[in-house]
Amino acid sequence: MTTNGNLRGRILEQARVLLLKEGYSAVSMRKIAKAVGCTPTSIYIYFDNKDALIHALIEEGMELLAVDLGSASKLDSAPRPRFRRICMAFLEFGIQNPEYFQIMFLLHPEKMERYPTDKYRRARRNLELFADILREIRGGSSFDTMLSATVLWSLLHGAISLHLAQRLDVGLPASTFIEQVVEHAETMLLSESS
Amino acid sequence: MTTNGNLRGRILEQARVLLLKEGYSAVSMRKIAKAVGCTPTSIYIYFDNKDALIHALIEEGMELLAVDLGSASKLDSAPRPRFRRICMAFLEFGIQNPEYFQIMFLLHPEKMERYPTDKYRRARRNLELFADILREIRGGSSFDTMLSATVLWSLLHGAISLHLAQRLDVGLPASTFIEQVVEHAETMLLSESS
Amino acid sequence: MTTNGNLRGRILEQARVLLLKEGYSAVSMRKIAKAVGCTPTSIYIYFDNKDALIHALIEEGMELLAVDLGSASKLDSAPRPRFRRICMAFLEFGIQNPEYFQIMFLLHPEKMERYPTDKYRRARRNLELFADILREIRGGSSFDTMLSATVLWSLLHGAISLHLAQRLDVGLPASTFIEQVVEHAETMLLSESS
Amino acid sequence: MTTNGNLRGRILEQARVLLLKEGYSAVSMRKIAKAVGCTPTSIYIYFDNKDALIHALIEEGMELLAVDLGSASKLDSAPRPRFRRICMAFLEFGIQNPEYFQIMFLLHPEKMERYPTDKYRRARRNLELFADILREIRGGSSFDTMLSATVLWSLLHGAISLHLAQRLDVGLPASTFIEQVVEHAETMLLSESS
DNA sequence: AATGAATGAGGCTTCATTCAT
DNA sequence: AATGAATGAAGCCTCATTCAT
Repeated sequence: MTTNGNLRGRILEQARVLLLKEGYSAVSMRKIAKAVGCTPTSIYIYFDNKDALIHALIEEGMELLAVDLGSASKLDSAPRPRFRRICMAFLEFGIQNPEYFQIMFLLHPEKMERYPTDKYRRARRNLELFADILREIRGGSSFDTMLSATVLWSLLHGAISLHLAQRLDVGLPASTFIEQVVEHAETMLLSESS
Repeated sequence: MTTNGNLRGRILEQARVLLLKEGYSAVSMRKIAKAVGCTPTSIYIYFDNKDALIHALIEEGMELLAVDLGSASKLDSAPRPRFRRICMAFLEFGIQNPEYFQIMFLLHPEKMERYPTDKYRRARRNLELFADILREIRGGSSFDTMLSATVLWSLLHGAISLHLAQRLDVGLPASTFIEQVVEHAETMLLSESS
Repeated sequence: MTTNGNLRGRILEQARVLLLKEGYSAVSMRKIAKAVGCTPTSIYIYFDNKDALIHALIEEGMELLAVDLGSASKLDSAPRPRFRRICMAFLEFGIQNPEYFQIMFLLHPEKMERYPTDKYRRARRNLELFADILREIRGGSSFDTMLSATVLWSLLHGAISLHLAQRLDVGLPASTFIEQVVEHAETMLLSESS
Repeated sequence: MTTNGNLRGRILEQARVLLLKEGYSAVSMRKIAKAVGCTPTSIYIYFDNKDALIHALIEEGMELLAVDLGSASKLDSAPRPRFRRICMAFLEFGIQNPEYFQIMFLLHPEKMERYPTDKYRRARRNLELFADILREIRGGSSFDTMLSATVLWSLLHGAISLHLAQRLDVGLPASTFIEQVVEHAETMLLSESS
């Protein structure tokens, strides 16, 4: 099922697997080709160059994240539980898809020079998602809301990064950590004193 | 002034410059040598290998950060202002020293395999710094304190990362962002409802 | 004729030439490439690494030797002349194919670490060839036969080595030397007093 | 006792140790210097270049071998036991001093291009030693004697080479092998039928 | 739609050696 | 008598990419 049919899909798949197993800098056209079972040249039929391939992977990740966040935001109609759900969905996406998270958010812009920055606008829409829900709950100016959303975005982003870089306390279970992050996020943004 | 005597220093300096300009994966012995104006071989007089060079850079960064945090924590005796100061010092360190921040906190462990993990303990001591001050202000169990410190650590880390990756709103001035992050950190950790 | 199509063959050929002209330690991927007229990278299309290339050369040599010994052993049905013929065939192989002899028998195992020792079993089968014929002529225990074969093997091996290292008397023609070695071998192993 | 005083001696010593431990191709000026505890530059005070160092090592080996063979030839006055003793002495020298044997007899002349071949005459004197004793026992023409000595030389040389290259049957104890070689040498050269 | 052959640039690292001090 | 600093050449190997088929 996975090995037949479209080569393009298999290339992306194996690139992702390699990314996960060996890290970004170990991902090469040759290795992908070997994993897929084709020649490096064949990859160029479907992708202009390596950056294009990575970019396609990023788009895949964006799609996935959008789906995750979308379904999370539909589960609860009450805003506060929805807030929690969305935060958790984002954290879980990062922790469960480290390879996507890495290329989507940790890769330096230097790598992506050849691609239009407008592709990243999509990523910013996630920010608006957070802003929307904050506005719904807290009200307040659009500027304040965006600022808070950005801070929330930072917290979630940092939590995932540290987890993935294995720089967190080894004894701390991921699930506990996630819960705590969401808990603190709520305090930070939805407490009365703010 | 920069081209005199001390080759070792110039190597580190140019490595840092390259890191900043082109990102980690573009930092190579050859490029450093070219930037410094010596042969790649000469680098090996001062560093056993590339990892040793990077590691020296990391240690430099650790030193710098320790100094910054140290002096920040001495400025105020009252815990809450001290809390703010330390958070700001960390954020400013990351924003003003992006190269150091990258290799210290964003580099994947895969790169550093050849070096003992105990070197990273020093980095974790920063975490304890945050924990100490939280304990002083809020009291509470050691476990809760560490959890909160880790979440704070995530927030600060994420804020810097996003800023450095230029993924934040372009119109937002760094200083405003920093202030907001600290503000939210305080709310998150030092509000009554927590 | 030598520069056509088959690059793999030309690589092996030039590697052999270099080996002969400059000795093993002077054989490098770069030099081979230069001699062949291609880039070092191209060599890696046909051989995984340098050891694989050397190993291919060894196998070529094994093949050649096997053919030589095989046809020598078929020329005479009487055991004693066959004994002489095989000895001579081995000596001549070594003297006429110094490059092969060097990598097959003089190269230290350190060089070949990456390859399984079972590849060397093939070389030891030559020993059995000698043992077989000794058994046929002299009878005796299997152990004694193997011992004697090993000593014979030493003699032939040493004769070739010294000849190749140009440590023999310059005035001594190779053919005379070879004959004498075989003569002595016969005395050593097939005389009555033994 | 070994670390004080003459640096020259310590250099040779450590070069020999390295040769034994890691093989010829791993012996470099840098490694020798590190083992000795001096700088690579210092080596050049005592030796013009690497080849000169190796050559000095070869001379050391020659000396040692000469002493071994000399004392062996003095132990027995009767020629046949003396013959055996000398053969054994040579075999034992090679097996007990693999590093010397390698550079003395296995190193290719290419390595030694820069040195006068007359240095090798000394090595040939060993051949005369064998010739002398053969003449004493068997009589015969000078030419025949030299031929036989050369063949004997081949046998002994080959036996050591194969042993050092670990190409002999693993189950065969060195002492048994040595005895057998000498036994066969005697048969080869001193039997009636010859 | 895919391959086989090839390349130029560059990766890290080690070599023997020299020169000023 | 010895060193510290430096070099140019070369070691093996991998990279993304191209071009003819």
